[in-house]
Amino acid sequence: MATERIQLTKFETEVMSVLWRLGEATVRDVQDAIDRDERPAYTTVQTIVQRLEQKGAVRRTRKEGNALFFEPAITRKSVYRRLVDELLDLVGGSRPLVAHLVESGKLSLDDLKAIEKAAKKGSK
Amino acid sequence: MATERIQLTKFETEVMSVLWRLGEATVRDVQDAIDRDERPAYTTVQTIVQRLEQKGAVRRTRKEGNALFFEPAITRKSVYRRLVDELLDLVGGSRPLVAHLVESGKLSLDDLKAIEKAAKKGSK
DNA sequence: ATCGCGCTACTACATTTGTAGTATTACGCG
DNA sequence: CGCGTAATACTACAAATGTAGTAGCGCGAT
Repeated sequence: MATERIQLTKFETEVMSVLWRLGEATVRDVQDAIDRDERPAYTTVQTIVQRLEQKGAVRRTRKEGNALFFEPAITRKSVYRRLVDELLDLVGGSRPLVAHLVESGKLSLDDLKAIEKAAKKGSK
Repeated sequence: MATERIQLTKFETEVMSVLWRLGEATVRDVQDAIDRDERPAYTTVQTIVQRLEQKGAVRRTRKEGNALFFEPAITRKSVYRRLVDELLDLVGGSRPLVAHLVESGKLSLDDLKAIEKAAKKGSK
């Protein structure tokens, strides 16, 4: 696929998350899946989905009754990559980032060991 | 200090990075330090600094000639924390994040070991 | 065939963000 | 002590973003 040069806003990313999770969903599904104190209006979610469609981030799949179903047209990984790269740029690399995680208690030494083990196995 | 509830945009964050690096700087200094193909206009940088001042993210320190000097009023760490937390929320935790880093080659096993060692020492 | 209800399509609008111009002020030099 | 130059203060504006209303169409029940 072409080099994904799609920029997503925060909210758009949130909607994509729902779609990646559900695989396929209607606007109503997405609205229901959004977990917030103030649930956005149906048409708000609809607008976001439309913008995602225009950006090529989602596509229509089928119609059930008069409701359209959408699915992701870009991978979760490609979006993560972009976000992670941005953060790495800011903090100055992956080592500082992980160090920060450990330091702030977000990642334990056990976690590190587990990841190490999994990585070794995966790469063998 | 109060709970930092300051939201920074991308560009604002970039300017803060410069300030954290330089410690103290004029608008001109910041403009010069920004590394891009299309350098933003002086007044553009000035506007960003002003907005940062209004948000309480930077403060004026002194005046030399007729130029004002600014310094960060919020810590690099508090901003990083916010950004990292957001990313962790999205990817589902620090373990998946680090796993992603390893998987995508952004972080080597040696890096992991080094961080581990440093963490052990630091926490002892 | 008809009618209602839900969904879509279209439109609207305030706020935020990026970007910069213009007007004004104030050092520092001569 | 006045002037020029550079910095500041103020204003402007387009694009992006979050948020939602309204009109109208079409599916499914009767």
